[in-house]
Amino acid sequence: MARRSLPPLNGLRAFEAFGRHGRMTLAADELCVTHGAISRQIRQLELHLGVALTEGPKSRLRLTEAGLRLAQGLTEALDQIDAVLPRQVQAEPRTLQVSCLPTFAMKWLIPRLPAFVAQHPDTPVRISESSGPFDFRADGVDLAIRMRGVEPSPDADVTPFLDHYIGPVLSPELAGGGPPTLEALGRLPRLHTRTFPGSWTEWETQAGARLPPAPIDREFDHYFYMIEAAAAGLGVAMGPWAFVERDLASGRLIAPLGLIRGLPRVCALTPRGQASPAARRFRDWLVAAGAASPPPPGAV
Amino acid sequence: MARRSLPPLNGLRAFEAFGRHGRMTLAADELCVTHGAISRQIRQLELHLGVALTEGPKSRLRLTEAGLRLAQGLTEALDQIDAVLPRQVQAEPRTLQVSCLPTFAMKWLIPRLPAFVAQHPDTPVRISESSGPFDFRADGVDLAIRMRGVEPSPDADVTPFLDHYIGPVLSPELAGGGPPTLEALGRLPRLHTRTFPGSWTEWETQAGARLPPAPIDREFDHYFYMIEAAAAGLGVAMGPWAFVERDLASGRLIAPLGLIRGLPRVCALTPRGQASPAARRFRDWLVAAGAASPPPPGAV
DNA sequence: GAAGTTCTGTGAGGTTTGATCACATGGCTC
DNA sequence: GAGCCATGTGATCAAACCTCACAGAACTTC
Repeated sequence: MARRSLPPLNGLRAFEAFGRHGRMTLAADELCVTHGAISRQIRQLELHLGVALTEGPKSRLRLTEAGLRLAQGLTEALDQIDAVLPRQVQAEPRTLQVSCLPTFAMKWLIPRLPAFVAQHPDTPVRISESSGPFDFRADGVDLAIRMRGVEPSPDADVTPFLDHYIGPVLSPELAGGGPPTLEALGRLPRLHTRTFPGSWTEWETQAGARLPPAPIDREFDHYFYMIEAAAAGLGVAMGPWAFVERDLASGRLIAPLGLIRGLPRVCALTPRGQASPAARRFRDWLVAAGAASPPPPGAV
Repeated sequence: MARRSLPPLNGLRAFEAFGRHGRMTLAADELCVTHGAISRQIRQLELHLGVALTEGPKSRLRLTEAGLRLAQGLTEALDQIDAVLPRQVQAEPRTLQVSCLPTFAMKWLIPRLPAFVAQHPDTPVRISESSGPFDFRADGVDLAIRMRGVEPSPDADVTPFLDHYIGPVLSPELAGGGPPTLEALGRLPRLHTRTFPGSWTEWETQAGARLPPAPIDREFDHYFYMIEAAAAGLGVAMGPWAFVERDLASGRLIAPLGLIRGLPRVCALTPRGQASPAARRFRDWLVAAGAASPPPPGAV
C-alpha cells in the first residue's frame, strides 16, 4: 500500500528546517512559529518514527546519524517540491532579483536583509538560492552573490564585499582533551561539500600546511549539513567564518587552529556596465554591511 | 527566505494521490479519509496556488497540464521522502515480502489483496513497489511480480499468471468524431513510459501494424501518469488492459482498435527451487486471481 | 425520458492538530 | 551561584481537517 504511512508532513517540514539551522529557535523563525511548536513537532515525529533524530544536551542539540540522513533527504525532496510548484505569477518585473549561495543566504544575507528593506522600502527584493552558474538575462537575475578569486569576469562587474576566513572546525567532544595540533586533526574524518570541493586544498595552500590523507572523507550537498555534521562530532569541516560564527561563539564548534583569510572573497556580480539602479543600491549596501561584519578574532 | 511559502503539505499529499489514481474517491481510500476531505484539500490547494489543477466535468475529472506536471514532481518527491525515512524495524522476518511493479500494484494487486488476506489470515504480506532489477537475498524479497517474455530465468522460477492485453487508448474528446483508423491515431501525439519503452513497438509487431513516426512523443515516469495524460487528451497511450479496465468501462478512455494479447505476461518470480511455503501460497493465489480476471471483451 | 449509477461539491457540526504563552529545566560562562 | 541561552512542557485557545448527509452533474440503462 504505497505510501499510506508517511509521517505527519508538517513534522517533516519542521524537522527539515531544524536540520538546516541546527537550532529550533531559528527553524521556528523561518516557519514563523514559536520554538515550542517546532519542539513538539519534532518530538511527535521522533515518536512516530521510533528513532531518535536529535541528541545531546538541550542547550546544544545535534542531529543523530539517522537525523542527518533524514534531514538531507528532506531538503532535497522539499527543494524538488518547490521547483515543480506552478508559479502563479512571476514576481513583478521591477523586483530586484538576487541570486545567492544557499548557505550564505541563510546564515548571512537573510538575517541582515531587514536592514536593507528598512533603508529602501521602495525596492522589493527577491532572493533565489543557487550555487551554480547563471545567466543575468535568461534567469532574470539583477545581482548575484558568489565566491570569486581575483580573476576578472568577461561579462560581469565583480565587487568583493566580504573577506572569507576559513579554518578547520570541529565539535569540542571530537577534539577531546588532546593538543589541537595539525597532526591530531589530520587523523580525524574530514568533511567536504559538493559545492566547494577545494576548500581543504585552499586552506592548506593559504596556511602553508600539509595534511596527510584523511582516514575517512565524507561529502555533503550543502554547507549547512556539513556544519551540522561537524557539530554532531562526525569529523572536521573547513568552516567559513560567516557560516560558523554563531557556532563558535556558542561553543558548539571550535576552531583550534584559528581562521585565516582565504583567497576567494564573497562578491556581488552585476551585468557588466548595466547594473540597474536598484542593483547598485543593493551592491553598495552589501559593501557597507560587509565592512560592518566583524572579522574573526585573532584572524590573520 | 528559502521555502517559507510552500503550500499546505497535506493538500499536496492529497493531490498527489489524486494524480496517481485519477479519481478522488480512490485517493480518499488510499489516505483513509472520505472523498469530501480530498475534494476540499485540492480546492484549497488550487486556491493557494491560483492555478487550476483539475478540469472537466465533475464526474469525469482530469488533470490540467499544470496539474500533471505538479503531480509527477510530487510523486517523485514523496517517493524520495519515503526512501530516506528511517525504518524503525524491518517487517517481521516471517512477513511475505512481495516486490511489485508500482502501477500493477495500484491498479490490480492491491484491490485484490484483501481476498488473499481473508483466505490466509496468518500470512502477513508486505508489498514493496519497484520496477527495476532486484535480488531475492539482498532485498529480502520472497516473490516478485514482473513482466516477462518466454525466456527462462537463470535463478528464478517464473510463473505467468495474467495475460497482458494491450492496445492504443485515448480520450473520446481527442478521438473526436473521426473514423478510428490506424492512420488517424498515427497523427496524434504518442505517449510512452520510461519503464516499458518498447510497448508501442511490441504492439506494432503483435498487431502486424506499422505506424508513422509520431508528431510528438512524450515520456512519463509511471504508467499511471501516462494514463492520466491520455485521459486529459494529451495523446495516445499504449494501455495494458489491467491498467485501463476501469477507464474503458467508464468511458474516460476508449480503445478504438481494440486490445490484443501481448507477448510478455505478468509473472510471479520466486527463487529457483526455494520458494517459501508462503510464497507458494501467494503464487497459487495469483494464478487463481489471474484466471478469474476477465479478459477484455473481444480481445484477440 | 425516467430511474439508476457514479462521481464530486458543499453546509453543518464535531474532533484533532497545532500554536501560543508563560514558566520550568538543564547546561554553560563568568 | 547569578545570568544567559536554548529547549521542554502544561494549560488554553484557535484553526485546520474530517465526517455525515445531501445535492448536483454527467452518463447509462431500461
